[in-house]
Amino acid sequence: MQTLDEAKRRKIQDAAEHLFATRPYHEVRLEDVAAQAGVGKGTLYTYFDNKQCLFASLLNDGITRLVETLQRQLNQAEHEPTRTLRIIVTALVDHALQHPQLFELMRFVPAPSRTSVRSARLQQLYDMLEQAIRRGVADGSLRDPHPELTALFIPGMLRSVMLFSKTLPSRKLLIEHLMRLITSGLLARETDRP
Amino acid sequence: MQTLDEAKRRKIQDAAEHLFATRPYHEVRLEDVAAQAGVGKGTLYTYFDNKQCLFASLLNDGITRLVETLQRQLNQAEHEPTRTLRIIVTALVDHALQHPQLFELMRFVPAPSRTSVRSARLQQLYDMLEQAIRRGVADGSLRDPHPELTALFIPGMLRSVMLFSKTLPSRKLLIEHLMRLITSGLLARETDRP
Amino acid sequence: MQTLDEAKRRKIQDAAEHLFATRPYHEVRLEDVAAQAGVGKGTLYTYFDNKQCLFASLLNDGITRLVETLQRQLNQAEHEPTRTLRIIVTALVDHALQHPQLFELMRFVPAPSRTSVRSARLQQLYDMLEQAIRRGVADGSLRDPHPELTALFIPGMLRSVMLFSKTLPSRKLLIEHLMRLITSGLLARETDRP
Amino acid sequence: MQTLDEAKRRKIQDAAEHLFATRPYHEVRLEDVAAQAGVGKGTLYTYFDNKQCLFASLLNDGITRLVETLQRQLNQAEHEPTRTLRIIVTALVDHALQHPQLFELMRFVPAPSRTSVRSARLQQLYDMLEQAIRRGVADGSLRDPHPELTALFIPGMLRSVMLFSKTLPSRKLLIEHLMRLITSGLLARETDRP
DNA sequence: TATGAATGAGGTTTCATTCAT
DNA sequence: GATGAATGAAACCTCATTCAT
Repeated sequence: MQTLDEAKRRKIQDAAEHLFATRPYHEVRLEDVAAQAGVGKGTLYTYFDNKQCLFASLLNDGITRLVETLQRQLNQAEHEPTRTLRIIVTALVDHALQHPQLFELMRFVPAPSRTSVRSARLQQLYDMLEQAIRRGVADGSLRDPHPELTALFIPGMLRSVMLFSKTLPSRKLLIEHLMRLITSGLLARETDRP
Repeated sequence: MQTLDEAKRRKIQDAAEHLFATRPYHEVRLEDVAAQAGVGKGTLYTYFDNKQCLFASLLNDGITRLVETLQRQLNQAEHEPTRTLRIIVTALVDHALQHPQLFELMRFVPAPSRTSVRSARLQQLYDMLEQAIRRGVADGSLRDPHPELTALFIPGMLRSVMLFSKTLPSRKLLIEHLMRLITSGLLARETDRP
Repeated sequence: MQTLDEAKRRKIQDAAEHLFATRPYHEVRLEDVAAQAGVGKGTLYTYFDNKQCLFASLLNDGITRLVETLQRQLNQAEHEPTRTLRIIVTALVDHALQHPQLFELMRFVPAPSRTSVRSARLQQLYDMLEQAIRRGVADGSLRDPHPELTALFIPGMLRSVMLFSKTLPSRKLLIEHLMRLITSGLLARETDRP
Repeated sequence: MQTLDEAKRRKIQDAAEHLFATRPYHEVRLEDVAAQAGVGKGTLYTYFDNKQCLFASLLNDGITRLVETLQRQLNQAEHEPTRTLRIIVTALVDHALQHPQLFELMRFVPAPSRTSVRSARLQQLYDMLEQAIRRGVADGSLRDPHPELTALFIPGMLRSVMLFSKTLPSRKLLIEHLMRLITSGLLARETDRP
């Protein structure tokens, strides 16, 4: 067979994801990954060129799935910009909660691959956010002189919570609070007052 | 020389900060730090217990300086909550720009010390933010059902920019955009329209 | 190669025995052991947990072989106590001469493992000596109020010679002189005199 | 003053003796010796050329004191050979019991100095034993075809007990048992029997 | 003379990667 | 394709010794 055993590839990735999320990149030994995956050490090299590539595959595959899911959702119909933002934020939160290790993983992306990883998939995510905001600015529903900065802000806020919050907030609360800050900020409005 | 030389300690820290910011933790060799600092390899161990502690000292000292500066500023006078937030954000941005490596450094904080570092000093920073927001909520100028989450968001946004922005925005723009999102969000208000 | 190679293990031990006998524990570099054994430095760690364990294995294996040989010999037939002592002394001398490094090695046994090494195997040797003497005392052929002390004395005498004698005596002379002192002491007897 | 502070020299030696007896040569750090002696690290080098010499001084001084004491005792009067042996054995046992670390120390004599240490003082001790035996052989009171071997045996027996005996025997018992083996061996004699 | 900060050679050990089976 | 024994570069850290004060 040309394509190696896809199930074994996943088994290796799962083992690696678990381990890389548990301890920093350099403290994860390929020997442990192999053991946890139930394969020989050498087998890893049949499926991945080296440690770095195995690691990168985890991030890439995760982000790829997220981005593809999002693209499917957003392409189904044209949404209002705010609605689009909510869809993206919801997907981000869901993805983060399903892969709580993800941000932990990204902490340890070794420098060289970081750039390449980002350019590949992450950029698409930032672009989606930026485009949604730009559409809102265009139709007058949003105001934002620097949508490219705001696009960076949003995953950053989520990341802070995933990494540094002592007790993870619920999915709903997380989404609502992100959307609240993104849309309305903190200032009390006149209309809020009696 | 009879007493530990504080200037030499700084020289070592400066060399380490430079190196740790350039490449990930495990790719920085203490030998290089020593060489760059112009001291012997063993001298590092006179000033820092081990590699991890040297690294931690960079983060701790940096955050400590930031927090202390902030406390001095804020204790001078009582400010409106929004003004307090701006002072903190300004200090954060200034600190980030003066130590562009700082967030890069934190990326590689090995797990064990991360917690301790945070609890020690970082927590004070989060607390300052949270208290400012709570004061605003109390006096009616701000609305925020979860100030502790918002306090996490703010440094997260800054971090995203410092790490992932291709071209660093100017100090002023960064501060203004952060404050804009924090206070007003993105929604265009009625009063904004003609 | 799929299974640990027992021959290679021996090759490593032989190299180590040679080196450890040549210079004290801390002056033997594992790098040299590997070179002399014709294996890579890391290979040592496939066969032995660390330097200490490699070293301990030399002593343990040596003493184990000696004790097992002795047990085989003594179990073949019931001997008179004096004959048993001679068999043990002969085996000790032969072993010492075949492994002239052995006592040299024991000089440097790091403290912690010394105890354990002794309790494990060495104790069996002391016990054999002590039991032989006790049997002689019981059957009236020997007199000894403290066989446990005498059992300690015998290897001690051999050791002195192996370590401190400028010119090693012959096997036969060594055995005879040990047995002479053990059985008869130095006093001239009446019957010796004309 | 030409001669450095002799009391300080002793303080250093006492500290070193304690430490060297506790753990093997290479695990004793000069820093610890200095600390225990209550002096600076550099001071050690005022009194001893280097670690090796400090260590050697402990053995040399100890053996020198023993040998000098013995020479004084033996020169007072002419003794029968057996009496001379008893005097030496007694002195050896006393010295061993007063410096229980001594044999422990010798275990770790680094190879190079061992020879030199021995030639210097230890040889005198062996010579005393050997001469006493030779005198006994000459006057017909002792029989020993190899007094030089027997001279090696005697300290070896004592050493075994000091190092390997689980419970140290009393001074008297140790002396008596050594003398018993040396003089009479283990064989029951006809005259022993009723 | 006394000190202890500074030094750096050298030791042990780890682990990504290779390759014979 | 799968395995795991073998490899060796490279890292951290120790500690005897020096020397400026």
